Amino acid sequence: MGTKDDDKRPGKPGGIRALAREQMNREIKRLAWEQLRETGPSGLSLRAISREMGMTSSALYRYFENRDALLTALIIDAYNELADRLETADAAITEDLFHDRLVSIGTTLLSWGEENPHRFALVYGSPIPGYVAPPDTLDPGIRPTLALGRVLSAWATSRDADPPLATKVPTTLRKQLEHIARDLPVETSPALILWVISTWSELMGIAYSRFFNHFGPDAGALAQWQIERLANRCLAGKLAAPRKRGHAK
Amino acid sequence: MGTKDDDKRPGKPGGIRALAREQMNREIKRLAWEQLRETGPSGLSLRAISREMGMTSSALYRYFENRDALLTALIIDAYNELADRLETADAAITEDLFHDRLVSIGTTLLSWGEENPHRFALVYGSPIPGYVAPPDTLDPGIRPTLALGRVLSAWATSRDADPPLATKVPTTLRKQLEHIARDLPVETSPALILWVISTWSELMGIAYSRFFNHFGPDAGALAQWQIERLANRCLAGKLAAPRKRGHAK
DNA sequence: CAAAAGCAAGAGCACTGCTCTTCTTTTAGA
DNA sequence: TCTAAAAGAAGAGCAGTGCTCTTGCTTTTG
Repeated sequence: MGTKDDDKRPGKPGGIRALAREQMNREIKRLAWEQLRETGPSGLSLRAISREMGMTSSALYRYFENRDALLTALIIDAYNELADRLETADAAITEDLFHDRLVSIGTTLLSWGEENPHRFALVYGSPIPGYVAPPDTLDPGIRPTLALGRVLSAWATSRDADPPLATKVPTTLRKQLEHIARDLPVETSPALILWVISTWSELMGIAYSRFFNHFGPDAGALAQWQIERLANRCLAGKLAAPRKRGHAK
Repeated sequence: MGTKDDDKRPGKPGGIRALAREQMNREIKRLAWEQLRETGPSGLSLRAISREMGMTSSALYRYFENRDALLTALIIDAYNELADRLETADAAITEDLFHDRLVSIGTTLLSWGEENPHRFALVYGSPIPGYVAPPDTLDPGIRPTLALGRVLSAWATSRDADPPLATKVPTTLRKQLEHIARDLPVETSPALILWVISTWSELMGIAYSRFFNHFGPDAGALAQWQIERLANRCLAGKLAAPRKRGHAK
């Protein structure tokens, strides 16, 4: 019995054939993105790609085991591309200008999504029916959120050792938050995670409204305004803990 | 030249045949939802529906002109179902308990989406490739947002005549906001629209994170916590206007 | 130099939306 | 009541899909 996955991968990494294979891989993904831009994930057609490459559809299966494998490669690339842009944008701003860094994160996300709505839909849109994301996508998948997390984390440590609301995290959430923290590269307090998650959700709400055209296709300035508001509210005051219910005014 | 749409619709509304047609319509939609629950919009198969109904696929085209027409009917139903639930939930709460009304809106949205993730994905998920929403969907489409808008509008009028930030709406947004206001049933100030839009985006951000499993499949308590936080922050203080950039601390 | 591994093609299966034609059933009007 | 029109249903067929299996060819490797 050989290794677990003994198929489809050429042995020698430096060989000419491996290079040609890499080239082929890139071309397939390029055409896939091109097609994805106008058809959406479910409309991605291996046959159309093969047709455009002048081969038979069956030949494509030498490079990607099936449609889902191609999708996985695209998803990973999209996550990494977005994360790279977020990190690059953030690195260009003076470290303690937290408001500007937040706005930068938001603006970069907006411009990325406006340029690549199909990429946004692929990674953050509706779950693809029948497709289950393999574990390979998990690490790239949290990179964009981590880019935001680093800003908030830096802000918290620049104030005091612990982020606000450290003691007020409800016990019902602790378990869930610890489960999320398990996948993080650095140790993080539940309160900080809660803060990052809430801010990320708010940010994504703006992104979804923008890219899925909830308020019309020309809502760019609107989304930008929302980003600025988010940055202000996010850093203004402590993290508001939910009060008990029943307060009218 | 007859009426504009002279096809597919039986004349007499009270006839036996019209009733059978109505019955057939409902059954098709029921099976479509059933299928949509596990396959997603792009996987909806007219042939599978017809098979399950014991007819030929071509027979289905007597009831829905094509797949998109069926999708449109489903979308309208989903919007209306959600809006009905939001309105019913809101009506059950004392009018001036604005905090509770907000939480109720959010909680109702969450429970609806948890019960019907496929419905949520259909109306708020990724745009369906090749599908353009016909005008019939516009009115039902804004009903859920209007349910939230009524709460915020009532809060604003309970304080003073105009909502906060009425004079501070940037001129770059006025045109966009007026364009949105054009479709609203009541006259609404730009500032209120901006407030509703921002809050709705935030709410949807929570919903997307929850239903698209951004923080794991068991994040119900997390989403609920976010709803409470949203309600608190939404009604606490005035609508924060974006400051000029450059403020570090 | 021969064996092995990688690559490409072609046929074929089961599936899809949709159209067109044919046949039967129900309705409506004289 | 009888007949013509309308509506429903079926079947064949077209062009497309993902995917598999077999066959032949080329390149790499021992």
